Amino acid sequence: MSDTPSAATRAPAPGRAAFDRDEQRRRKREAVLRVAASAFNRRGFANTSMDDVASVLGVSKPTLYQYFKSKQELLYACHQVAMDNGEAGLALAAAHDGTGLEKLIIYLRRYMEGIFGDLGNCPVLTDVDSLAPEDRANVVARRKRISAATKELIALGVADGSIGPCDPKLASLFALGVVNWIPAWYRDSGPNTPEEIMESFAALLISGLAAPASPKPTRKRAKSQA
Amino acid sequence: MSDTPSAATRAPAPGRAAFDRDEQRRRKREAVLRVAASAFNRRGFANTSMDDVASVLGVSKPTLYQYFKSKQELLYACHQVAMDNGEAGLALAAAHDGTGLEKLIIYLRRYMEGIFGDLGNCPVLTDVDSLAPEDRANVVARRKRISAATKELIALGVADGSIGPCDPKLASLFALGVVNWIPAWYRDSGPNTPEEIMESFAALLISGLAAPASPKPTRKRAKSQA
DNA sequence: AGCTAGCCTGACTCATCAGTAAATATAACT
DNA sequence: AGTTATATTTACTGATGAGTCAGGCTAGCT
Repeated sequence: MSDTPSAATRAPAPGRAAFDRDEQRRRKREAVLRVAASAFNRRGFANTSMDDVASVLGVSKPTLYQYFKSKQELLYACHQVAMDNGEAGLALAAAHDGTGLEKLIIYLRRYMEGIFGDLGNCPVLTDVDSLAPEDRANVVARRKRISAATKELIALGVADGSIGPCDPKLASLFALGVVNWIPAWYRDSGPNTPEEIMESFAALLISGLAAPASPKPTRKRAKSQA
Repeated sequence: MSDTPSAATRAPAPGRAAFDRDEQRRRKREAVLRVAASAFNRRGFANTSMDDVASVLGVSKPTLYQYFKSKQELLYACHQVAMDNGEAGLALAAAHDGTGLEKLIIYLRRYMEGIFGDLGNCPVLTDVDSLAPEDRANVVARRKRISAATKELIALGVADGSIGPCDPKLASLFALGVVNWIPAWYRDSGPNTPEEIMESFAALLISGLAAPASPKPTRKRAKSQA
């Protein structure tokens, strides 16, 4: 990694150099997180050793500890990214002026985008038990809030008539299940793009599987629209 | 060795004793599996030691090895139970004479029942990587078949008009996601019964979240499509 | 009683990692 | 050049946990 910084590190202020260093450090930290998250996702947290992560990055294990103080902190960072995505979606939904159903879909789309992103796809999500106790409490509380907000969004939709009568709690678990399970099967190399998946899932969430109208429509017209 | 040919033809006593022993053994094996599955589900496979399982049962670790040759075999058994449930559901669906949508719901209900049962709720499902290589191949292949059958069921429904136009592959992942995520949040002590959950989820799968007809619910009559 | 066979246990072995210490390389600035 | 701060490595430690072994207990048979 002979990163030639000759471009910007000429005569200028020592401040610049310090900035570059910080920037480098930030990038490296993110690289570690990205690789670790990916490995955790594929093989599971417990099945991934720090040596594994290090070897993918082409460095030695102690280097990782330069950027994360422990393996658990790495896991915690994964959780934070996922929760950030959830909260970002909620913020987007709150900002949108529309029905509860619209808000819900906006939220879930944003959340899914996060999941499809390199960093966000954490089946590690399930692995709350591997966190340090204090981190776990933190994560559980934050996820509870996100989950409650999802429920509220649905309750709102039921109230404004955009969502049919249902138990908002169960409906939120339904919706989040669909989304949270994505990392369990999605592969970059798969046949469907994230956009296709988000589109299909949003449609299925909204309208379900049942055919729109007639019970036995023999005439099958090619509907080229979703 | 010592295959007593007199077992069944002689006095009743020896046969009975042997039977009782086998029966005992079977029950104990099942108890081990149940406890292990429960522990794996709550704390994760890797976070559960054989000593943990043993102590819950009030026996010592080597005893477990009397019934399962390794921890991985225990995990494999969990997977098998889950897959048995899936296949049982598929068989039920195949036996039912109705639309593709009906078959799909019958299948998923049965599958969910398995998940709610003591033994079947395996978030361990995700942990394919902790299996022995040969077991893993087996599990992956079998799950692929189940997954393909689910897709076929949906394709059938699309063909017979009971299911709206959609990509059967994505729709199956959608449906299985909802179901497979259940173990991640369901607790016996929770407010909802398995029946309520199955009912709600089946309804949501079929009709989605959107309110049935008009934005202002007047009367749900024939829906005209634009 | 005495023998046999299966079941169970305490006390090990051995491998795998998370995390650390000390030494070495690299860059940044004077 | 020398000096300092940072980055990275090799080589360890210590803990945890899967799986084993040799002996002991108990139930059933003769």
